[in-house]
Amino acid sequence: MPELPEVETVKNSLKQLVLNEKIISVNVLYDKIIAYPKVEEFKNKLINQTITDIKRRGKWLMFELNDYYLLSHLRMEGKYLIRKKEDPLLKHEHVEFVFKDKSLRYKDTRKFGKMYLYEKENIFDKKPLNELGLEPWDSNLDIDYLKEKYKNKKLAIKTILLDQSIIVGIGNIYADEILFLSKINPFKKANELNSEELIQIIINTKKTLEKAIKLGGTTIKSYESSEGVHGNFQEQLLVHGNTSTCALCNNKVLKTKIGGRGTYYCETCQK
DNA sequence: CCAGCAGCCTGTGCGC
DNA sequence: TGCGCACAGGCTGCTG
Repeated sequence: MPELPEVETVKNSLKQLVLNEKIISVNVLYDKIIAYPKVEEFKNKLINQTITDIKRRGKWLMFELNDYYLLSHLRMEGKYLIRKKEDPLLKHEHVEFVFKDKSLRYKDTRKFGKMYLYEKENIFDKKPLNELGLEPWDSNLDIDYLKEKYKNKKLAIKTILLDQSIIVGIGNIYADEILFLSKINPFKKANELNSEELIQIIINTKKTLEKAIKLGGTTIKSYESSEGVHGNFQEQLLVHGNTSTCALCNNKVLKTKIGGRGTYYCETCQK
């Protein structure tokens, strides 16, 4: 569950579940999830830390602790679950945070997720957060900002929308939706977009992500809906995953590949 | 510096 | 039923 609306939804539900819980012990079963520091140090530092808040920056979850921030990226399939502390770790549960009377499990089938643990000061100046672009609702996100950022980008706008150093939080599904609503062909080079098209991107990015957050995000793989967070935005998707016809012109929605990612668009409506 | 692509992992669904 | 392949909501690191 990886794009911004899903992470926002996870953040809000985790807040209800683990705020003010103190970590008693930590188990790591797959070391590569822990990007920094080394696993032993990661575990030791977390002991006796209380979760005082949970925030989000782009697709990163930020667990605020007494002395640290635990940063967690879900990548393709990461999710958090609450279980009884005495329950054995199930398949694909790679990291466990044990509290007084429950445990928080990080489950990630493909093991792509990453965690960082840093001292709280200057957290935004370090490793994963320091190169992130603007949040979709940042008042600095305007035409001039995009013009400057897109100036030398000759890649397809579809690819550029996924670039987290420009606007954070857009992933493969929402990129397709944003371009459809903006009536922009996903193959169009970013540096060739005109002002009107840039306005449309800004408006529709906000609109799409806001609506998705309201609906609890998008849940695509039905087999995963039994546990974790289940959103309803998938019912609102206009092009992504659409194997039939365009809602506007009734021509067939095309599926192609851009920058290695599956891309859906309407040739007629998106110029 | 850039664009393109393999790699990281596991599971599912499809065609044969 | 079994096998091989393409594909999956993300991102990094290597290549030319």
